[in-house]
Amino acid sequence: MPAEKRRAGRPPATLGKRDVILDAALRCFVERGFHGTSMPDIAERAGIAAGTIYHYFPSKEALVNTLFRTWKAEIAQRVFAAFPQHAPPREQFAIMWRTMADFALKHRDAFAFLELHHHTTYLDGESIAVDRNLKDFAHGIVRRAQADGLLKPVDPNLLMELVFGAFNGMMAAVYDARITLTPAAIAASDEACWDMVSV
Amino acid sequence: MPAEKRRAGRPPATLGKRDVILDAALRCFVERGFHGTSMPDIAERAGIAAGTIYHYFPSKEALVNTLFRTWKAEIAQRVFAAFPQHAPPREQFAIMWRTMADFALKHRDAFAFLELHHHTTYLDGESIAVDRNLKDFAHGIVRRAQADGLLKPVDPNLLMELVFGAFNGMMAAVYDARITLTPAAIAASDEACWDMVSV
Amino acid sequence: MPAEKRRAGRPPATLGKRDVILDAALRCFVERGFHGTSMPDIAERAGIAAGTIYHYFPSKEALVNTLFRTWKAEIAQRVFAAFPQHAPPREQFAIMWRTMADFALKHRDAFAFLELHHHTTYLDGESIAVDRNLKDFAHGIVRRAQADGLLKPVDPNLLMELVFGAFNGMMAAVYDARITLTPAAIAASDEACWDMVSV
Amino acid sequence: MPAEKRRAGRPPATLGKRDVILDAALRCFVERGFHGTSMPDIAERAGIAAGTIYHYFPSKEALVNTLFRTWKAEIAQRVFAAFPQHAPPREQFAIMWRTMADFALKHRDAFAFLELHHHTTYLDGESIAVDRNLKDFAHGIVRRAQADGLLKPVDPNLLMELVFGAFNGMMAAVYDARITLTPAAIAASDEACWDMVSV
DNA sequence: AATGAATGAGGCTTCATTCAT
DNA sequence: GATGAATGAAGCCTCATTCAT
Repeated sequence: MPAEKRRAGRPPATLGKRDVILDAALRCFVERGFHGTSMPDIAERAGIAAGTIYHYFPSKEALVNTLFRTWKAEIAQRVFAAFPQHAPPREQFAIMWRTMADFALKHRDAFAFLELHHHTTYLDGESIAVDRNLKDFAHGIVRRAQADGLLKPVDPNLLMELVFGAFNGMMAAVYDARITLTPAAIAASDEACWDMVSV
Repeated sequence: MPAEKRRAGRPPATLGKRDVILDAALRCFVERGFHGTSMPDIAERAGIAAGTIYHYFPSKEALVNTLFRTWKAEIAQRVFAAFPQHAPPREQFAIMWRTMADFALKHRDAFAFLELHHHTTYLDGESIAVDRNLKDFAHGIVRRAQADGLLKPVDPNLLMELVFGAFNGMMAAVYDARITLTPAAIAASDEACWDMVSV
Repeated sequence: MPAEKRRAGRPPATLGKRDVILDAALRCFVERGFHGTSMPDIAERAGIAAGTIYHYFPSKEALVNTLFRTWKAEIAQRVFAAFPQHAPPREQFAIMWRTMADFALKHRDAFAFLELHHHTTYLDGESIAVDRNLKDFAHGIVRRAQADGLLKPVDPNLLMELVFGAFNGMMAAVYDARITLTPAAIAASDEACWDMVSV
Repeated sequence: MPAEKRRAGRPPATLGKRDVILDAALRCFVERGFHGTSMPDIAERAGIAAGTIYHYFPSKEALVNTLFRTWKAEIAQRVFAAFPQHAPPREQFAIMWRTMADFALKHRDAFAFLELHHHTTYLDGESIAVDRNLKDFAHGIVRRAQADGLLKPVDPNLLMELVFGAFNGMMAAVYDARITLTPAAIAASDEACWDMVSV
């Protein structure tokens, strides 16, 4: 859940019920996917009755979409907030990489849900629009760095997809315990990905 | 479907019914996922009755697992077959990259199914074992190239996950029409990923 | 709602909440029937919370039964009050016909609810008893008029059912806008129905 | 069920399953209304599993609409078939009255379902169109008889609604056992209703 | 008195699977 | 082998009703 929704220092038991539902749903969706998760599954994990979910969300689809949008906005905001507008591109890249890694380690379920699942069947138009935010932002940065001759002169979209793909692949391996994301590993992956895109 | 599954003597124009089912299932699973696909969905796409599927596969789970193993084996075999055992690492990498891209372009559904979906809920032990094949193979290559001082001296798994992640991200973008995989783009992505892992 | 149900001392401009509920329920039941109407439906139409209904009625069934009895009593009382005990039968009939038409035009929902719906599933014994009132009254009149040789000498129940059926059919058509009930039409239908039962 | 759907002399046990469902649904709807009847209710009465209904009807609504249209068409056809095109109006009326009474006695549930319930919430456009048939037919007859000076010179719709209303009221009383429809009663009601509309 | 969150049973419908033909 | 009718469990969602505030 985005931090501002919880009061700092509160035990999770006193989360608003809406957030409890979102949390439970997130964990279920990550484990079994949208279609593999039933509303009773979510209710059980949230410790409430199945009918209660419908006081907060009109449907299962509305629930996933809320989840998707909330967390997409959250991660985008973190990257935007941390981004050093006037630093050199190499540093910008490093900050972005670390910010994303921080997020993906702190909110494993959220990141796995957002990036490691196919959502096409049930996401609505607005959710898809929200998804563009981060990529449009990255796209602009790539173009400018290319203009400065720092990045490889190829389709900026290709560079972006390679970088985000590498990041996602790395995180998937972390979640499956095939690798461990030590600070050294973060530094190494940052370095490797910069080498991938820079000239 | 890999050709060797057809019974000899059958006219090749008519795929065996078993393969028709596997094809139909593959397309359904890619579009809507395992849990989002019903047996009647598959039957309809295959142009047969729902009950007929059970003459070839004992259950829906057996069907996905067969699909997964068949295609995993297929892609692994292609990479193994194309791999130039005695060429220099840079060329080995390039060949592997192109072989995978060829496959992923030719068998979009199969690749999307294998790499872009979460299978954890329904894959059985044997399928998971098959999945290791390609990665173990790559792991060995990475270790040897590192010993030669050609690759970055970091966790070989990390390098592998970054490379495969980048590849998957690229292909996902291709399937979503965010980029086009021209020969030039293949060459550029090959180059970029080699830069990512090499010293 | 019949006026006598309001508590004295309440400003007449604001219907008592009990009556607001009865009104809202009446309209819902007419539109969608008892089983097709939910308590939240009623609450929404009444502009109150769903729980509030239970301060005035112990259950949905109690609510319909109250509605039924209240309005059945109301219409019966109007007919009784208007009935000219010592006028000739033809005039008695005309008065009754007009009184019923007045009521059915003024309280469309109430009349439609009472006569145009099947209540058998949820009406309790007392409500069914109330229903007999008007029919018993009419039955007595028919018998006396038959004894005077004014009405056809057939089963008095048959005559009654024909007359009330014709009236209900006419009103159903009015509510569906298939006919308009002008004073002339009321006179014509009165005349026709008298011709139906008289010798 | 319309007669032509059953083979003569066959025990009802061999009715097609589709007809078994329609029969069961008819009885349920008559007793408890559309919204008061659940699909499991219908299935139980039909002696089948709930899911089986969906092999024959795509939804509960489709089921009622089929029921409505089938029976409306059936009764209309009977009246049309029996109607003596060239007989004098008085005889035409008598035939129609008897034909309807025959039908309503033989197919109590069907008649009660068609005429004694409010269907507005769930009937689709086509069903409503089918409903017009009989009434349009009657309307034409009324107009012609009025032109001949045989019927009261008032709104033909009013006359029709009175007659059909009287008929429905009579049948409702029959079904509730408040009256018995002997041949004498049929004759008497025919006579009474003719007196209602004729000059 | 009034609210509306909460419940859990039940309604409509879908689905994996079986089996008689 | 092939079919598709049949099943009944399970899924999404609604609803009458209760109860803490």
